[in-house]
Amino acid sequence: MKYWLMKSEPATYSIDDLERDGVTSWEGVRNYQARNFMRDQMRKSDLVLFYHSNADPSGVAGVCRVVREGYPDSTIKEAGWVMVDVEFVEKFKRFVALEELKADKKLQGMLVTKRGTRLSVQPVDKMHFREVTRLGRIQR
DNA sequence: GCCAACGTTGGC
DNA sequence: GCCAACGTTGGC
Repeated sequence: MKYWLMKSEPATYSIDDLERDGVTSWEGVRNYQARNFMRDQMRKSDLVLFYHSNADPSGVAGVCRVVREGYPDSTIKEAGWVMVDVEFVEKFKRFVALEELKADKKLQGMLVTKRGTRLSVQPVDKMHFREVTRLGRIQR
């Protein structure tokens, strides 16, 4: 069982949209490294941190789960791109901002906290995943 | 909206 | 295969 982080701009598709839809296809990935993760390593029932990028503020908004493994992205004519399906799991009680991720010593080395990491699909250590969900579940 | 960081393209 | 130019991502 692996853990992931996937980025979406909330203006385009947010955790609230996923909560409403229940399941969605994660289309539009056009980066080879991200595509390879989805195609080769992402498996059914893997858990994913839903990250809001280009947001105010950016950060992790909740969790979703892979329910369908990589298959051809039908939203583009060009062959070779894949998408996965994910289902809504939870919206955090407390949004975990990027600033908070960076400040947490337990999350040192987490890819999303590194400057210049643009990967929109990235692996997450189990311990990092646990720490982020712990933060997200703290009651306000 | 700015711009740094990064990925991709294409001329040579 | 190098690398400059260009396009995109994403924090701020």
